[in-house]
Amino acid sequence: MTLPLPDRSARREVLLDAADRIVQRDGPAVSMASIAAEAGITKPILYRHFGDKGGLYAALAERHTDRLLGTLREQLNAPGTARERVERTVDAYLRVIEAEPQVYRFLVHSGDAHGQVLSFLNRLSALLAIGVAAELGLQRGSLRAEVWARGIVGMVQRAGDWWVDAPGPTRAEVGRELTQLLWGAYAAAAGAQH
Amino acid sequence: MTLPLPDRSARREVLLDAADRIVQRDGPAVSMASIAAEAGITKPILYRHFGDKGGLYAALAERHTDRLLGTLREQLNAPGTARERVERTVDAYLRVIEAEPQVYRFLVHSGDAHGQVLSFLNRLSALLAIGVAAELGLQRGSLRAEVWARGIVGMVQRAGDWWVDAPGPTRAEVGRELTQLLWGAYAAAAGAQH
DNA sequence: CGGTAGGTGTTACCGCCGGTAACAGTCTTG
DNA sequence: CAAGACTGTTACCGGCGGTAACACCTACCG
Repeated sequence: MTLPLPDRSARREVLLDAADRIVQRDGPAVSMASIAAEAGITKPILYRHFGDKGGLYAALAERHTDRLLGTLREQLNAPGTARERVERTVDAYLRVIEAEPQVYRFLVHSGDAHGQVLSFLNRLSALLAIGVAAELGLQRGSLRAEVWARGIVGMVQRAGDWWVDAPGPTRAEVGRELTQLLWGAYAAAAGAQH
Repeated sequence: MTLPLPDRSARREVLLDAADRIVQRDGPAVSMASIAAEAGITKPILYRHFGDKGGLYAALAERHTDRLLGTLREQLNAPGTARERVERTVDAYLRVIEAEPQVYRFLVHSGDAHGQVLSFLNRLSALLAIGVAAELGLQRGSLRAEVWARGIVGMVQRAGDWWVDAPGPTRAEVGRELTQLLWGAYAAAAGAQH
């Protein structure tokens, strides 16, 4: 029972690359057949690798969300004042939107990747909840930290969703407004802390 | 050219009722045929009324979002201090989630209704942008008002999405945390305004 | 060397869904 | 009583996700 695992996972990456390309070209709604064609193979191979369409979309989404999560974790744990970290984290998020709007739209608007995106948002929120709790001196798992983390994530996400289709403002402008909004809340909480 | 508009729109409501029933029974992913069956008719009639599946889902989502938007607008324009209005608006939103979680999940998780939900979020954000601009003395359409409105909406929405599937906290608890987060940001902005 | 077993690839198909054309009954109107 | 408009049906199309069945290559083993 020799499992050719190594080159199987390499192949997976190649297939995901192709899927990525076609998503960037044709938008969020892509058929399995077109992905297969782009990869130069046929459908059953895709299904052997990913099980079903949900599996492929999950793998595709996971790849992007993992990278994004890594970037954001870096910024959250970077040295500097709290305000600088907030600023840089927000900017990093907006940067990704700006660099790959099609990918971002795919993640947000594709019904099939929705589950994976929710998982990403939850992981990010969990990260943030720890940071918030630490910064405000709350115990881990406290309701305030949980709700605030979700709220902050949703705030930046929704603003980003809007910005990706709003032609006017620059990244720096949007980032500044978001940071100020966020920081205001943060400062108020820290001040009212006791 | 007699247009039988009155009973046509009445019919529409009946059909939407049926669609609503079947969505609540079978979850967010429903076929046109099953909706037609539930309504006791056949597919072409549905299509004559709603054009395509997107049209039906839009009408269905619009019905709920319009009601919700009306409720929130009421609370936003209610008498009282700004803080009270924030508190009551947040609570009204959470109340709807609590009362009809299945409808809420349909709106959030159904890929087909996504467009309508985005439209709702945008209309709500527009409302809020006006309020924010007025409260902070910004001119209408200013970037800050736009971004903040989106951010605030996203914040409450995401926290609500989390809460609808989190068994623990009560509505009052979540509402209190959200209000405090929101109000902190608000107060900081108003203070730093001048 | 030949046969046989397993992994890789393909073609060709199924069932379901969204959407529509074409036809049949009914009710009004001249 | 015809003519037309409206409401309803059946029966179909194209495309999609998903799969069964078959063809190929390669390697191991008598």
